[in-house]
Amino acid sequence: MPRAQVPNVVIRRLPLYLQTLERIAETGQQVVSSTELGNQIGVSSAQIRKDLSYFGEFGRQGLGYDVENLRNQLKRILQLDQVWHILLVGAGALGHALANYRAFEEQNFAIVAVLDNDEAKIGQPIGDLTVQPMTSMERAVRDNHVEIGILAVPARAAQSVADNLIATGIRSILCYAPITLSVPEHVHVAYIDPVTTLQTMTYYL
Amino acid sequence: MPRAQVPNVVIRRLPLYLQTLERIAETGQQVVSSTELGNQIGVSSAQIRKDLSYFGEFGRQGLGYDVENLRNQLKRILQLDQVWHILLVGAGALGHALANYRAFEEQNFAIVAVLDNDEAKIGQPIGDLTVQPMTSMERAVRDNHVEIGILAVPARAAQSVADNLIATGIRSILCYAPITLSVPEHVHVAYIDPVTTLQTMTYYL
DNA sequence: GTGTGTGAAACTGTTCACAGCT
DNA sequence: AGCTGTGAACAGTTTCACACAC
Repeated sequence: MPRAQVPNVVIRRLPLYLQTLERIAETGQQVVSSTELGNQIGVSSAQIRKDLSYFGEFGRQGLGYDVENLRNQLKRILQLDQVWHILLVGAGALGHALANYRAFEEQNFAIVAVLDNDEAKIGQPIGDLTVQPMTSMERAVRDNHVEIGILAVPARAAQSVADNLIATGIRSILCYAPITLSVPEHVHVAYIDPVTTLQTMTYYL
Repeated sequence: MPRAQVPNVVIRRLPLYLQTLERIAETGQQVVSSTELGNQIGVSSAQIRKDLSYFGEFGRQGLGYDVENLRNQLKRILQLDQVWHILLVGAGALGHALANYRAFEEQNFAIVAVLDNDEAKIGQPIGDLTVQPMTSMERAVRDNHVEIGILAVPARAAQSVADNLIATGIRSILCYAPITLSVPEHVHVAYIDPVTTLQTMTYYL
């Protein structure tokens, strides 16, 4: 069980490999070398080989990697060979964009419920769903086997919503608010905020 | 000029420090220690002191850091003491969410024009602006002194739009499409994609 | 006592370079 | 010849621990 000793950065690169393999597969190409894959992603060939070596030997010396096989292996490693259920909190402009983002379902992520605390939004349609009140959180998580929460709420509300999500048993949170959440050890949080990202880019301008 | 030798990871943490200082400043607190700041962000105090030491000595031994001063220093370091002009490409659901996201202007980022290639969207209002055709790109960049481009277009269009942006002289691109762009050395690209992020989270579930 | 700034040490991650297979 | 898998060398990052200042 290699799990624990795989560096975090390696895990973050695997989805890029997977994405690129899927684009390559669409062209009908069946075999790819670490050099070719690396060139498309901007990563060295050694890095790709080393990263993959944490999980097994997927290539053939002298040839390269079978595109379809490596794609399946990566999906298995990242546990992407199943559907994951997501609860979206926040039905503002961002929530609507997320609820209508087709890439989720294409990649086996299903938003199964949307919550908001704004009376005016509750009951309104969003994507294929209907906005529910925050009080429905626990039931929505339980009934739909939700594993992941997406926070599309204002920064001031994020921590308290996160606390509620964690109380229902959720262990993975994707947070769009520009605030560092304080969570127990066993909960994973990832952050997406364009302002934070832009603030690093201006340094280099 | 310390610039070149400052590690990338350090730059990525500075906006977190800044955000947290701004929240602390709102409470009226005037002095903060590296320990307290670190606790709020989930970073060690040594890391904060080391990071800041790349740029100067901002603290007072035995006391800590003056919140307002450190905030200003960070803004200066990240070049956030000026307004940056952004061109947004893509007026779909995501483009609308971005155009209406108040945090941009609050943090000195101004979206000055929005483009789309869809005839049905051109001329429509978006935020305080009007969607313009892609042919307006060069003029929009020149007339508004645009320094940053945001790509909110489908993956298949992203590379070609990026090429056009770069041709107008833009050197910073924030890309929402799940594809690694191929760009010249001098262009900085940052990526934001929820699916890619979720695909790393499932590994740990 | 409290807390910064910083070299040195420890640790983590990346690249090199080559044996071995096709 | 072309390419993988990998130990070893190298580079980058974080933590430690302490002199110094309040």
